[in-house]
Amino acid sequence: MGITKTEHFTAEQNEMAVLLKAMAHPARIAIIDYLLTTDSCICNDIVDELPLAQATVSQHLRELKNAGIIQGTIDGKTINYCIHKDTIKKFETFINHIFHKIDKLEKGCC
Amino acid sequence: MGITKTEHFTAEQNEMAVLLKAMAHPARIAIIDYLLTTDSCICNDIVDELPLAQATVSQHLRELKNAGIIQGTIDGKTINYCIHKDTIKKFETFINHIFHKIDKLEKGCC
DNA sequence: CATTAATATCGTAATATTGCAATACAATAA
DNA sequence: TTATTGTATTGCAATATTACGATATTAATG
Repeated sequence: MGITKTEHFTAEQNEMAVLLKAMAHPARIAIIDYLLTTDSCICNDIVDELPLAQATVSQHLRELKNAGIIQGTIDGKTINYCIHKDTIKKFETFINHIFHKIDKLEKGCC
Repeated sequence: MGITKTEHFTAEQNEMAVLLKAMAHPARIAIIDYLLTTDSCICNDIVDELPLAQATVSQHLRELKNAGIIQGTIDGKTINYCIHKDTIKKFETFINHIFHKIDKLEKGCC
């Protein structure tokens, strides 16, 4: 099929899946890396940094924006993109949650 | 195309993309959740917990295993699956890295 | 107004993912 | 041996993703 049965999972599970999926591409990780190392929030200078066509980069930016991972502010004919901190915080919470549980188990088969 | 141009990205970016992708599905998050709440590492009891057919669950387990997120130990005719802690630790490092950089920026457009 | 620059969108081709039924396989039980 | 149970694999249909050229669009600039 190719269609995920989201109805059967919890809202949290689905929400995290969306966030993870949005980051699950090397180009999108590279974009995040770039936004984090560049002082100013950058627009399509990113196109020059990535080995991808402008249309493709624009698509990746849209996906990151849709997931709430980045934000864009229009500034004349450029757009300033930057990390949306709150969303990244959700990752932190998720990972911390997992780690907290791992520390409470620690017997396992492995 | 549908084919990611991995050659052009760093090993780190590709590695994280693979890990994120492996978790980027509500069923796989549910599996992880389940493995973390069940004391013993569980086999296909997971099939009863998820709204998916056995074949589909097996597929998801394989993807998690391929990415190194879970491990399986054969025990008679059952298989004991459990979280592979080291891999989860990579997530922690990744997220921490991002957060560290975010704290050093904090001017942005947003 | 015409041009240019930055970005988005559309259409399309190639490929990947999701899900399942059917089937295979391996280990134990009868 | 035969049956049963737990799990993996195969094959296929439906859908999603990735990438890009071509083409908008929008705002500044001449």
